[in-house]
Amino acid sequence: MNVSFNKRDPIYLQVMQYFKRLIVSGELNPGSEMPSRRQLANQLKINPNTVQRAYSEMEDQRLIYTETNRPSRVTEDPSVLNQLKKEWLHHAVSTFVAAIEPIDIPLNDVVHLIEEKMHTRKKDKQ
Amino acid sequence: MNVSFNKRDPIYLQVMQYFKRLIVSGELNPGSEMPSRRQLANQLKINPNTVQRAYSEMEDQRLIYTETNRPSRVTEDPSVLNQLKKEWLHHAVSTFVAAIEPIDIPLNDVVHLIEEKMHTRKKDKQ
DNA sequence: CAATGTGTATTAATTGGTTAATACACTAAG
DNA sequence: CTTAGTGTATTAACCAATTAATACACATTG
Repeated sequence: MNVSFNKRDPIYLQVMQYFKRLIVSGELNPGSEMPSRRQLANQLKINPNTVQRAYSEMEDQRLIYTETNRPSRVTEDPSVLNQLKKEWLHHAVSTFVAAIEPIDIPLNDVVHLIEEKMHTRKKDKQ
Repeated sequence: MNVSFNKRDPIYLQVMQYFKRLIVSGELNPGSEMPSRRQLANQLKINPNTVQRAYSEMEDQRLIYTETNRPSRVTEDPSVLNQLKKEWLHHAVSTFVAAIEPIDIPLNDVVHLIEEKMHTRKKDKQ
């Protein structure tokens, strides 16, 4: 569990983002158990209700589901998972294009910067 | 003046972002006058102190400067302008790479999505 | 059947951003 | 020289979103 919160965004959104990332990356498999609300709250030193808020919204979005008195689980519905990936990617692309639009730079140079950054991140991970 | 605020981020940050974009794009030239605090506040229907907060931070970052009892002006310092563009670009690239990293997709496909999005945005502008 | 661990619900408190009210110093214009 | 328009500074109040405190319902287990 490797989360660092920024102070700007609401914690419950950052928690959601954290799990969404694990799901789109496949690090968290469909059907696998989520940490219990209280357990996660303890680990992250945050309030259980904040976790509940995050989980509750993820449940609204069908990313997780809950059976009575059991820890929530990651959805096994392929359409939900595909939709998540699709939206994740589109959001990233839209944001990026909107950001570089005002800058006068050839696309090739941009691609080069992306490749560069990908490589340095790969290295940093090792 | 074409600003639409979201409710999530602080207004003063959105005002800063708005002007930064105008500066990196060259729509706002070095040395040109900024709207006066009170005038901008009136236009945007926000409090003059909120504008002051935005301007004050931009001044800290040397993006604008102010002479006594004159409206602030956009910096004419090339190093500040270059630095702004550089940081703007790097931030965009870093954010983007971090976002797509967890998704299993070839770089070529990503580039294609970017091109696509750029074209649709170009069309939408017309 | 008591204890513990789930999820859930309700209400209260906190907090940061924003707004607001004033005031001051200075300059240019009428 | 008065007026209006700059930027700047200080203090208090407001408000909505977020976080926190607490309690409830249920199920499993020893």
